[in-house]
Amino acid sequence: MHFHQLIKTLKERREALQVTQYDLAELAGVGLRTLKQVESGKGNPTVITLQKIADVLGMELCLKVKATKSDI
Amino acid sequence: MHFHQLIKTLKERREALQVTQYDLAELAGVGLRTLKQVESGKGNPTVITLQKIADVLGMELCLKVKATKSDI
DNA sequence: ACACAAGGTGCTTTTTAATGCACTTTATAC
DNA sequence: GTATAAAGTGCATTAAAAAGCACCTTGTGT
Repeated sequence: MHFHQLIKTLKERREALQVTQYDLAELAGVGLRTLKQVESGKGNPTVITLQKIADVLGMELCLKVKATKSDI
Repeated sequence: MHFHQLIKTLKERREALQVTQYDLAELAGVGLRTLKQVESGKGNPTVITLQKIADVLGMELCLKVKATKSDI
């Protein structure tokens, strides 16, 4: 999952849950400016920042072995 | 997947592939000091740093909906 | 005991993420 | 058109990640 896709997933999830950036930032304990920056694709957040956000959205970061061409 | 578990997974994967920290850092294009810090659990890497490392190890970051108690 | 390789750590500098504030943009509703 | 809400952006400050360097620790082999 590329960086841009991760961000898109978070943003779509927030919108699906109908939470505003303001509320999500409050709930996640990150600055509103930071969340805005992340969602607009301008940033390179730390893992902890990303996890705080994902957590509130009921999601989590994971690592998996990449699919190879032979898997397709 | 908690932060500590993410790191552990990366470290185990590196060891399974029998790659040294030095080589991994070179291949991933991150500083050796940074990789050491991450693997020893002292850091809070940026997503891009984590992805560079995971990529070389044939892994990728992903986001998934958290399991709930009712799933267990 | 010694040499070597790999991993971990303290110190430092440079870069950049995190943050707040104020402003703009955009869409929606009156 | 204008108020309101939500999202995006420029600027400045603070905190912390990224990085290199030198050194310590640990394990392995001779």
